[in-house]
Amino acid sequence: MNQRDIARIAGVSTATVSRVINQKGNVDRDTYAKVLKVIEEQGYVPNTIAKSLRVRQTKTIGFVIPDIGNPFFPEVLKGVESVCVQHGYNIILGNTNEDVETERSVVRNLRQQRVDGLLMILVDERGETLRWGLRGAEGRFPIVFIDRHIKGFQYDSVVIDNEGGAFQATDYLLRLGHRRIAMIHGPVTMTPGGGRLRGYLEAMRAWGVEVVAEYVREGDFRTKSGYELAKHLMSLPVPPTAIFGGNNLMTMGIFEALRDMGIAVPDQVSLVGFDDFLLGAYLSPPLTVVDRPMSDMGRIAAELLISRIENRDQTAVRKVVLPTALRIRQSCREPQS
Amino acid sequence: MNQRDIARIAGVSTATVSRVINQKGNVDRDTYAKVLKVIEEQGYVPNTIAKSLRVRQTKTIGFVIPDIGNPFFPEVLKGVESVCVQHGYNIILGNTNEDVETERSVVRNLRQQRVDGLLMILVDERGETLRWGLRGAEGRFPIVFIDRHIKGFQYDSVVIDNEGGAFQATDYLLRLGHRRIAMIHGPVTMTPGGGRLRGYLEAMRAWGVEVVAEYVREGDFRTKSGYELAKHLMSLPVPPTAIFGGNNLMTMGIFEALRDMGIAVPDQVSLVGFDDFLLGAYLSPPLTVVDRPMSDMGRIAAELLISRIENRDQTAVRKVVLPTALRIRQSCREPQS
DNA sequence: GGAAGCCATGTAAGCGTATACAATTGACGG
DNA sequence: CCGTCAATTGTATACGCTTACATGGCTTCC
Repeated sequence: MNQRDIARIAGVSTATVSRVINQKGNVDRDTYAKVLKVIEEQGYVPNTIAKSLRVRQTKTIGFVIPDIGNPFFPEVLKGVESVCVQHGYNIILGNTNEDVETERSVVRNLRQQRVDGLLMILVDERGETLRWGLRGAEGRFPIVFIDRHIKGFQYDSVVIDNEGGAFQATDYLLRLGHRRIAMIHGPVTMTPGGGRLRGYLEAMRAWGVEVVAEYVREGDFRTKSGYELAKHLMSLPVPPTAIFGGNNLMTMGIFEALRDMGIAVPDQVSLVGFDDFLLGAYLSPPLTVVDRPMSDMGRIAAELLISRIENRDQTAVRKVVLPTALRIRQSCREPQS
Repeated sequence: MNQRDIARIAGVSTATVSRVINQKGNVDRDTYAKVLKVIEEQGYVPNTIAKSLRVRQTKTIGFVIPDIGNPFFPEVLKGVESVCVQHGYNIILGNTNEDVETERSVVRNLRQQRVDGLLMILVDERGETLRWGLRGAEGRFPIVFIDRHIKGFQYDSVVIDNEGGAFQATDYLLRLGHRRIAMIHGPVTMTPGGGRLRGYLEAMRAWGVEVVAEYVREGDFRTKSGYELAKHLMSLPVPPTAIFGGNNLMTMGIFEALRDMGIAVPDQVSLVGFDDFLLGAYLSPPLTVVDRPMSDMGRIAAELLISRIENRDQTAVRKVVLPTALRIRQSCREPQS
C-alpha cells in the first residue's frame, strides 16, 4: 500500500496525494476530503524512508553517550526527548561505553544512518574519533556537544560552570571552618575533571589556604575509585576534615567507604558531592551537593541542534554555560578536630 | 558523493561498487581493491536511507517505554543496547509518558519510521492503542512485549515472575514472625500490580494468616503514593509490623514517610521493596528487596525480537518468564510488638 | 475581448541503492 | 572445434516519495 495505490483508488495523481498528506500547495476541498477518506479506509501510512531519501532529511537526531548506566544520562535524555517530540524528531541512541574505539564506530554509524544532527557527550576530548568519523562532512553536519567542549571544532556546546560550582562547594566548606579539605576529582584531561579541580584550587587560594598535595587525588569518575581513594584519605596520619567528591558515582563510593570505616558524616568528616540525583536526598545524612540542571542541558542542547538543522545559515558558534547550585543538606558541619 | 561517483572514479559500474560494499556476489580481487581504495580516498559512506528503501529493512528497532525517569528503564535499555549493537541494529526511542494518547502516536510514528520491529513496555494493557497504531500491519510486524503481556495479541513477551517474587518476599516476612504485613501494590489492572498482589495474598493464605483489608492498599507506582499510603498505614490504630512496597518508586516513598515519621527501620517496622537499583544498597538501612534481572529482560527481549525480524517463518508465540531473587539486606527483622 | 494571473491537477524526474538479467570472457571436456 | 559453465562486469529497473514544470480552466481587469 503506497501513494500510488491511494492515488489510483481516489482517482487522482500521486502528486495530489502527496499534497494532501503534507498539506502543501493548493488542493480543492472536495479532493482533499476524498483523498483523506481513502487514506483512512486503507489504513495507509506514508513511507518515511522514501520521504527521507527524497527530501534529504530524516527528522532524526543521534544522541551519543558514554554510558547508559550513568544516572546523568536519563536526566539529560529527558530534556532532549521533550524538545525532540515537540519538533517531531526521533532519537537514535549511540552508546560508546566510554571507549574511544566504539565512539568512532558509533559516529560513523550514525552518520551513515543519515541523522540530521548529533548530540554528543564525548569521551575523546581530543576529537580524534570525531574527526575521523566525520571525514568529508565536517562543518556541514550540525553537532552540539553536551557537558564537554571539544577543542578544534567549530560546534555549539552546552556545558556547566564546573569551576564555579566547585568553587562554591569548596568555599562553603571553608566558610564552615574547614581547612583540611580533600578533593577526589576526575581525570584532568576532561572538562568536568579539570574544571572542577580548578574551582577547588581557586577557592583554596582565595582563602589563602594551602593545598595539601596528599589531599588532592585523581579518580576515574567511577564508584570504585571514590571508594578506594576515600579509604586512602581517611587512613592518612592527618586525615582531612572534609571531602569533596568530583562526581556522583565517586561520591557514592566515598559515602560507602566512610560507612564501611565507621566514620560518621558529618560528625567526623564532612562530605560534598558534585551532581545531584535520586540518591542525594534519600541517604542518611542527605548529601550536600553541587547540583546542575541536567534536564535543562539536554533541552537546550536539543533546541540548539534543531535550530541549526532547520536554519543552516547561522554561523556564530554558541557556547552555553549553565550555572550550578549548591544544595545544602546535612552532610556538612564545622570541623570537630 | 554517492555510489555512482565512486563507480565513475574507479571506472566500474555501480553494481560492482555495490557488490564490493556488501561483499555479495563475485568480484575480482583487483577490482575489489581498486574500488575500496577509491571509497577510502573519497571518504564515501553509503546512504543507508536509500539502502533501506531498496531492501525494505532499516536495521532499526523501536523501543517504547512509559517513563524515561524510571530507573527501570536504563537498566533494560542496557540489555537491549548490548544485543542491538551486536547485530548491527539501531534503537529509536519512544517515550509514552505513561499516557495512552501519547502511546498511540508513538506507535504510529515508529511504524512510519519503518522500524523493523518494536520492543514495548506498554501502558495500555488492553491493547487498544496498539491495535490502533498497528492497523493493517497486525501480525506482520515483529513485536516483543517487556514486563507486561498484552491480552489478545499473538506476540512474544518477556516478563518476570511477579507472583513468585511477591510470594517469596511475603513468605520471608512471615517466616520472620510477622503477621500484620501490609502491602502497597500497584494498579491491579496491570501485570506488575495484580501479579505481585496475588503473590502476597497467596503467601498469606499458604501460612493461614488472615489478610487485613486495611493493610492492602493500591498505589499508582509513583513515589508520592507510596509516601502517602505508608503514612496512612502507620497512623492506623494497629499499624502493620512490616510493609511490602510494590515497586521501586513506591518503596522509596514508604522509606521517606517512615523517616519523616521517625519510625525506625527495621526496629519498629520491617520494609521489603520490589525492584533493586542503585539505591537499595546505599540506604540506611540497606533495603531488602525482590530483585529482577532487568538488563537480562532487555537482552532476551531484543534477542527474541531480532530473531523474529531475521527469521520470519517462526510461528509459536514465546512467553519468557524470568525468575526473581530476594536480596536480603538489613531492612527486616522479627516483629517487636 | 483578450492578456494576465491564479487555482487545481497531472506528468515525470530523480533521491541512492540493490539486484535480476544480460553480456562478455576464458576455461575445459568431449 | 564447439558447447557448457563459471566468473566478472555492466545495464537498467524499482523501491515510494516530493516537486519542478506543464496544462487547462477560470476569474479579473483594463
